[in-house]
Amino acid sequence: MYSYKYPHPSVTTDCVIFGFDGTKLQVLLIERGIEPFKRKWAFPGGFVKMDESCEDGALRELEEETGLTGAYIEQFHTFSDPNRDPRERVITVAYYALVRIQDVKGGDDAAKAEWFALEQVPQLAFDHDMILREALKRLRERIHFEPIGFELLPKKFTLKQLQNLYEAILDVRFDRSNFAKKMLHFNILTQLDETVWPTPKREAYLYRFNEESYNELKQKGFRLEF
Amino acid sequence: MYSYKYPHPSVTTDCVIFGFDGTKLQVLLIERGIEPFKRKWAFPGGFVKMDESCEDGALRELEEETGLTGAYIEQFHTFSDPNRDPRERVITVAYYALVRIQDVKGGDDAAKAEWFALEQVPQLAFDHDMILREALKRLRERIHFEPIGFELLPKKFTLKQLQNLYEAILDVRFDRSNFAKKMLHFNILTQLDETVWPTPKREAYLYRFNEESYNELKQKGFRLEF
DNA sequence: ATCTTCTTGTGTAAATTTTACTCAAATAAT
DNA sequence: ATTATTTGAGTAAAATTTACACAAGAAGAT
Repeated sequence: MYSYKYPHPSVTTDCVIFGFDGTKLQVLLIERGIEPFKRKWAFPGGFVKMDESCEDGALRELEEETGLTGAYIEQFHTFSDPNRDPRERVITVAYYALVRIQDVKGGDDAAKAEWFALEQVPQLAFDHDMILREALKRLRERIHFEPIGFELLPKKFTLKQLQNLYEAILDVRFDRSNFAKKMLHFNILTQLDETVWPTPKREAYLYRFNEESYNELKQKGFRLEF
Repeated sequence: MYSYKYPHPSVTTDCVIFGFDGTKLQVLLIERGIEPFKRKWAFPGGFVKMDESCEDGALRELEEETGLTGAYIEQFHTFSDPNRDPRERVITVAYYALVRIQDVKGGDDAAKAEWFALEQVPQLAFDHDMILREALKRLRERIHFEPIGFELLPKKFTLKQLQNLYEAILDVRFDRSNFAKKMLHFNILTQLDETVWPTPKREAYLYRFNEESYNELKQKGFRLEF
């Protein structure tokens, strides 16, 4: 038993896990096994331990759920409506993670986990609908300033894949030629000698993201935008 | 006494209050009267009550400290290092506020409060140095997308004042002519028939921020950037 | 009153970037 | 071989950004 002179809220983390299947942006949801919101879908999350930061807590939950360690995560908002959890006062620090779907093995948890395309996401438990909206908003903002999209793609990718990713996240269309020109102009992509296989028609070059060039560029301040 | 099966952290809010004196960006600091960090400067803040959201808590603290109600605040990060407070586990949800210095009357609190220009800010209590860095980072990002700078200026202002504000926040220089052109091009400023008085030389038109036009513009998506 | 100096409003030409295309090469399917 | 589709490369026009120039309004000096 732990006693305090004043009441304390519980603090949890929730993690919106984004993945990209080549066409659409996906999120990983867990089906709740207990009340409240039993059988509703929700984001993985859990209590923050007393000796870990929220970020460590979110990474721990992410590993438990996907088996991934050291994934890219970003804190985007803390949700604190006094009634957001019907049982007790729970403040949740929300993160989003960008992972490669193909790297995700099922987690330790017995809980049922499933990928949903954004448009397929059902009504969620608690205030998780709002959490998703905010996560998306932040992801869309961030992708203008930092090349975080690469966390969602395979290590080697074609310009078309990259364009598909941007179009899916931002929900816009780009001219193929102009997109390539702009992307290559930042000099953070390295063209490889390989081409993709199997190929639909003409084979396309593969590229990889060049972190060194990016760090140089970052010093000078830039905008990765469209 | 409040007892829990598991230990709970304390949750507080801290508020970085930004003001603009016409030349430099300022922050409002409080001198701590008690240990730890007695006599060190820190941001105003306090415990979140069980029946209020963090945002309400931050607004309450802000009013207690400055007398301002309904000021512009934005949550920017939650700091949760297990050792950030030497006494006990405290997680703090950090906000920044944009206020008009001239509107700030001393708060109810007996605590000593003082404005500091950014370069004059002394070493702060707890992890508040980091909190300030992050607040600035977020403010600089945000000002590219939303015209939040107007919260720092008087209701009526000249283009020069606006330019000074942008230059102070972003720490850059703009060409006077190009700045005016770009700003006016957004159509979110309304030129008034008045001019500023007293004036150093030729008198400049006063403008006010036009929220209606802004909301229209916002629908279409835009970028307020340089 | 006149001259000088400083600030503001307005304009403009050159440089750069964005946009909307075209065209040929590579490859799979027929 | 022919056709359809995708990729790589390029280009002219439009739009925007950048770096200035110039005149008008007002204060201070003479």
